[in-house]
Amino acid sequence: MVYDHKSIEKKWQELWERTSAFVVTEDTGKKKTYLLVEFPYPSAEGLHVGHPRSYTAMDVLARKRRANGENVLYPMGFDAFGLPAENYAIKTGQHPAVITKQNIDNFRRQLKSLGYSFDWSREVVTTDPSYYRWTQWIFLQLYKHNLAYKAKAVINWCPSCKIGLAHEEVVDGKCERCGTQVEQREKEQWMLKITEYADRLLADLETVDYASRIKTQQQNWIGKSEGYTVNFKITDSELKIKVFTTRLDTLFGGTFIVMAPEHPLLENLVTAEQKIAVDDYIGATRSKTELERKAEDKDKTGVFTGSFAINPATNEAIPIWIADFVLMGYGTGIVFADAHDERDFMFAKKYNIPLKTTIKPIDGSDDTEIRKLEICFSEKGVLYDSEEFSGLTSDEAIPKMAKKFGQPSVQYKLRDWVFSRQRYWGEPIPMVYCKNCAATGSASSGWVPVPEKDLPILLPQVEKYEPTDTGESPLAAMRDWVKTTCPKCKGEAERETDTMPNWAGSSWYFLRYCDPHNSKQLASPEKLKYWLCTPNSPSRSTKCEGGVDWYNGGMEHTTLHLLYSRFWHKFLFDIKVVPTSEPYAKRTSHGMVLGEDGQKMSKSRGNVVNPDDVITTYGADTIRVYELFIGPFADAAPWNTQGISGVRRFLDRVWYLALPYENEAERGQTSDTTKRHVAKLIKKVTEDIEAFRFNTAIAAMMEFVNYAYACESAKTPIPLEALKVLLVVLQPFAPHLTAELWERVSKEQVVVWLAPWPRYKEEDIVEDEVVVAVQVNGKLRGTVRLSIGATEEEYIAAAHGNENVARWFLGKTIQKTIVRPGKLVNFVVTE
RNA sequence: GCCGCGGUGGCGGAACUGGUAUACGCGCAGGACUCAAAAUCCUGUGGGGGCAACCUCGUGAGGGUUCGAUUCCCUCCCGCGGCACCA
Repeated sequence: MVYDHKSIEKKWQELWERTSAFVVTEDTGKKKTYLLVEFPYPSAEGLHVGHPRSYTAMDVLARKRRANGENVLYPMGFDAFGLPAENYAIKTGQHPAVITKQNIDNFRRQLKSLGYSFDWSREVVTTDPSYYRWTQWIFLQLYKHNLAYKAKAVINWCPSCKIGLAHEEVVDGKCERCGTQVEQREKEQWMLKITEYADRLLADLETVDYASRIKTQQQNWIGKSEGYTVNFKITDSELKIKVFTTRLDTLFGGTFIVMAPEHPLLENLVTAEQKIAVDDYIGATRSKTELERKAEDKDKTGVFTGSFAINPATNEAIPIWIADFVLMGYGTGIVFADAHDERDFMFAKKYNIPLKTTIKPIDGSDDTEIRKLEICFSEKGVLYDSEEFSGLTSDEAIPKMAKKFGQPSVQYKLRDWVFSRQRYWGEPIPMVYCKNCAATGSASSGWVPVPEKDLPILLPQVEKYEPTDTGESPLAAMRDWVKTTCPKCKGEAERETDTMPNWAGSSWYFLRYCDPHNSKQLASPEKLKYWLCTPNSPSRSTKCEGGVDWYNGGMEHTTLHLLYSRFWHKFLFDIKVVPTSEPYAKRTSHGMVLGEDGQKMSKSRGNVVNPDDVITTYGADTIRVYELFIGPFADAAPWNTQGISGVRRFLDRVWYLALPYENEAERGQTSDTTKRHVAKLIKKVTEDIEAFRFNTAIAAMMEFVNYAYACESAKTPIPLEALKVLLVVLQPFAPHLTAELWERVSKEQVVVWLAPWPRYKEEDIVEDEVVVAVQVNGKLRGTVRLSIGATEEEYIAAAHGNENVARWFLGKTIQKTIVRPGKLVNFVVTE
């Protein structure tokens, strides 16, 4: 009887569907576990073979934890707002909602064909009005708490997508999505004050269990820097300027000031005779792209303002320059410059600005080249020519100088989140602009939030989805929709026509899974508490005491989705909507599945593998096991067709091994060796699943099957009990195959996915005899068998008894003997 | 430039707190079955030497610590990922 994966998989998938096998409720009698994978964007191409890697891994954990008696929530949904559906709509004239529905149906079919134990009754779709109603509601709360504001800002504009991008969506000066070089445009945008949460987003990384590379990336992105601000007076003026520095110790060497070309104070500082030169320079800077500005690493440009400032340390007048290497968006947009910074040094050399060194190396090494200004010394060291601070080290001097010259200041690289998108297929931003209220001052900005009872603001049906070059959303053309009454003064008002970025819906979807059909709230506090809070932990402490238990997703979302959703969650915690301060207690990332050629899969390379084809040929269980066996979970791995047939061979061997005997009495009895193999199998698979080491868990199962086959050929087949253990531990990986075999051989009422996870005794693993390595001078010269309780003397005697070992003693003296029980004996010999 | 991760057979990769390097899988070679092939099963498989027992070299390179190093330390080379004119 052959292993017919098609009929077996169909049979069990239908049963799971019919019986709602994996639907969960809030059962307080059980330990809860909330496992989460990033929900997919339902593209027209269908599932990528990369998706099953993450989903299967978490499904294995979910099935294992369930077998272990835990109440497991493992939900799935779709993140369906976004550009591809809209672009496809433009091309075909179909409504994005129609396209999205088709794609979701296809994705759902594919996911079900892989046998995942998702609770499908909790499916959420971000484009569903009953869902985005709450996305809009969260926006209103952010607005109420002054965390959403509209401001004119220079933003990154993608001329191809015709959309403004968040800082996080620009990679190497290019659009993250399409790779087109971005332009700088000034535009009114809704912004979210994520910077207000910078410190907590950074500090609370200590309270969560994230893979270290994820933490590091978030830390880098937030980019906290502790330093000081220093005030400089302007000569012949009442004006003062403020600079930020982390190197206050170099203040005595500060011989000029540099300001960002965009700095608003410039108009007060540029002298009449310098005005033309400055205007030229600023004009030239504006025409450069961000990429061009960055590329000028070696060739810094700038212009003198004509004004001078007083260095508070030396009381000397120092020139104020403008240069585009100083960024308006960081610090105060002004720096003081000195000989101990590479950029300042280069800039001063180019424009013949005087420099002065005030720091020498701490180790006292020769500093003539530094003093002669031939090279730049930018490290910390020992101060000189710095009045009472001379002789101090940089670290000693900084706090002392701060008392006299500066105020402590913390700066972040993180910038506020640009939240407006000029496209159709996104959540409408629930705000209206009222001229009347702006004039009367009842809403000074003119922006009035839509009342919560009016949510959701539905996307209107439009004729055309085309984005515009002017940066206006297609919604702006829908005059009937745009025209509305002001909720405040009931006068004429206009709706906001920009929509939210696709990161909005995914920032909180895991909360909705807890209570997906709630029409009164985003989710009920009781349900959120059940699924998010670790039992028995004090609630509402500042430390994270819960969240999703384990969240797996792509590395590419570390500075986007992960940071955004932590921000929203912390806000929702502050307004007492959610019970934990962090959304995810644990976060891991999977490695990419590459094409057979080791390259990223892409249509243009022609190396794309379609999961449907693999399922048809080899079966869902085979692709599940293969994707986890392919290599360490966190590493990228190339697809390999021969590797997949190896996995299929393994499952075939399980199939033939576990088919029922005509006469079950012919099976063997449990030997100590079998007992040991079974115990080792349970231990290895149990531990490896929890550590996401699936490749070695599968290897252990293969070894067990090889052992079972060896027993068969020796005419002592392993007993049914051992076989059943194999089926239970293999169940999370190959749920269909094991369900079928279990039904045929187990003689039990309970189905395999409800069978309890097996336990083992540590003593069953220990062998009576151990093989001990015998080394001479650290080199292996033989092995001996010893009983487990052997004394040290017996170890040495046995080692001496080995013929090959004895040969190495001829003409030598044993200086030392090292015995490691159960491991080895090592003789140290000399001539 | 800075930060992080990694470099092990022909290939994907194993190796616990330093203790028999190369588990498991792929590939390859030989054998069984077959008219033959495929599938399946069995055996072998790091390099060099030897009829063999064994010997020797071997985890990117070089050095160090240790009875013993893929594992710890130093220097360097290469690859991957992130950040990057951040004052």
